[in-house]
Amino acid sequence: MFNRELLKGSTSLVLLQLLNERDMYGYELVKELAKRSEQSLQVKEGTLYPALHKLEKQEYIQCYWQEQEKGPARKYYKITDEGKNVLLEKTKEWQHFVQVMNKVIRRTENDSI
Amino acid sequence: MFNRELLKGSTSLVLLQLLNERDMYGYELVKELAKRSEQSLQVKEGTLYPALHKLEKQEYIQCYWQEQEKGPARKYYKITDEGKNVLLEKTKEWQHFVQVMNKVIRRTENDSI
DNA sequence: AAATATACCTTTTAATTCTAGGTAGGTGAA
DNA sequence: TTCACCTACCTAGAATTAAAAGGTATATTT
Repeated sequence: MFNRELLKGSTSLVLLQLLNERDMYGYELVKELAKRSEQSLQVKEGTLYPALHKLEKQEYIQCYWQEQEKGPARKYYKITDEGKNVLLEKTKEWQHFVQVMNKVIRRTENDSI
Repeated sequence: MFNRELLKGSTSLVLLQLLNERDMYGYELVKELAKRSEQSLQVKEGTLYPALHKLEKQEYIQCYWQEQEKGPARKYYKITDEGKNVLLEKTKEWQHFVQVMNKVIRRTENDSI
């Protein structure tokens, strides 16, 4: 539980989704998620960087360095075509999962499906 | 991620919800979830029994044995008042989590919240 | 008599996340 | 100018969790 793949996929689902909007660097992803999610999705750096490296190894994302006029250089990540396909699949899985959870959770009268 | 508490809580959320409907025994919970969830929430026995024991230790559920005319005796579980409170909290957390996920996932145009 | 189904359980393995660090460059205030 | 802080990257280890894989026992069915 829950569908092991789905669980495993949840961090990567979020990361792929964000990178599908635009290229971002690690530190930015952390801040962006914290901002957007009101703590519910907050990914810590110790979670994020290994997760990014795994996605990179799977070739769902690619990275490139970008020097900054101010501050340290940034390692930007970009979603690949394969990454986009995976994102689609994972999004469907997520939606199905939510449907099922809601069936189980919101039940009050009827007892079998 | 996800909100560590939420992740941890997801199995117990489902179990508490089922036991809030009626008293059930372990084997029944496994079968019931498999039936209801179309495989998405299928909890395996190796997951279920430890989870039940933990909930019992936390005093969110209580158990009692019931001899059967046919077949092995069953250990029924019943949700406690404390368990019902926890269930309410966890349900709210889950709903909040889904909202936030949907904000992140369903985004296509607007880019900041 | 053997296979199957019910019903309970635990140990080990695998995966994931967090904690708690570490490095380094740049900025701003005292 | 020195010290604190922020940006930005990273990893090792601990903790948690679920699943896999096994085990026990009773009852039914073939």
